[in-house]
Amino acid sequence: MYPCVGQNRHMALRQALLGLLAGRPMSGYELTKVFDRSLREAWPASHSQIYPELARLQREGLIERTETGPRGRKTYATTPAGVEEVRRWLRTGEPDRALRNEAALQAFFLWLLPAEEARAWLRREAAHHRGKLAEYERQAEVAPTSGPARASRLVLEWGIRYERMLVEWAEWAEGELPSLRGGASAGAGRPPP
Amino acid sequence: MYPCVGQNRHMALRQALLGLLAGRPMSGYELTKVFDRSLREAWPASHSQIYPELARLQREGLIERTETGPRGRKTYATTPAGVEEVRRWLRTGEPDRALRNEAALQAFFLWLLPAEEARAWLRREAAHHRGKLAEYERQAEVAPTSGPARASRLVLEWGIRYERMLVEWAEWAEGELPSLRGGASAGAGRPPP
DNA sequence: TGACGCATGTAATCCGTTACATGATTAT
DNA sequence: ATAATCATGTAACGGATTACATGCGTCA
Repeated sequence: MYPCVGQNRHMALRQALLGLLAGRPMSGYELTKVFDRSLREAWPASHSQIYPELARLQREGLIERTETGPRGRKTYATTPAGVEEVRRWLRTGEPDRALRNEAALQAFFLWLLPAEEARAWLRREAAHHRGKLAEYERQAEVAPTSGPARASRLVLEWGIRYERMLVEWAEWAEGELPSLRGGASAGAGRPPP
Repeated sequence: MYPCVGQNRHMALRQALLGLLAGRPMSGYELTKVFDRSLREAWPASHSQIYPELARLQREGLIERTETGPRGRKTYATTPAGVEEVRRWLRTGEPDRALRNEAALQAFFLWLLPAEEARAWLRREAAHHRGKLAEYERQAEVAPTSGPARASRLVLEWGIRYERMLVEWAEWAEGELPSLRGGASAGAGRPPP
């Protein structure tokens, strides 16, 4: 009857918070900073999302308050149920792999620009990802070589390969540009001015 | 005073619709199918989003009705202002590059699983992307080699390189797994059961 | 004493998904 | 007849962003 009763399908924010707190107890403020420093590229989240979610997690018994610091600072830690919930999430079926990629979308419509501007777009793209790549490579140099924190190195490597791939793609695509305005094959549409 | 007056910042859906209609006039129903076939991997959209947006675009004079088909079918085409709007979008600054990647997020917390299960996770990941890769490579074989429709080949190549990258990453990460439970470096946190 | 960083929250809004709802045409 | 497909919409809900709002502690 009810295909999707009560439970939401997404909620990755909860598990991310639980996962971070499984590492060590933290306050909402600290979590916000960790999100912004380490998880921003994989799952951005701001304090206005984090604070209410922490309250919910506490109400559901997945985390608990440990101590109260100076200016109303509240430190949280995972309960055993909380850690179990992250594990359940990691074990259960496929993660949501839907992407929303504005740059790829723009590439799809590059044929609407005159060749000169399409080339400029690809060069901007390559430059951006070259910058990112350099940044990640610098981070990789100082990353720990073992222990749990090493998991973040796995994700960093993901980022490095991703950026490198995009630099190479943009360079390849620039070479392909001439074929875009070649013969009048399917799709048609007026050529750019 | 008002940092973000009235206007929305995102709205990539509008430009995607305009871009597709710049190729050839289509109905909402056709657009829905094209989205699902060609753009799903870059920018998913369902008919319940598309129909209202088409109405808005028409009200704003960026598209216009051309003909009315059999069962109330409404065909739209871009106006010159509409095409100009896509070009503006392509030319103006950086696309929004924020990603939301649940798989990468999970990788970040792999250390919470016993080694056996972490390995299983990486193998599932590799298998999934191997499947995608094969699918895209099949599509690439029949893709047109020139003309505007070739732009979709650029994006397909993006997909191919992306999936290949992820297969290789997962295989590499499997080799790195032992170092995850190595020394007790920063981050700490109890080891998995 | 005033600026900055720490620290926590709420409200308004927007985007996207899921579900609800309806009707016309074509093929079997 | 009736099922499938074509075809267009609206409503409810949830997640995420932006902006609003407040107060404590420390250091120059």
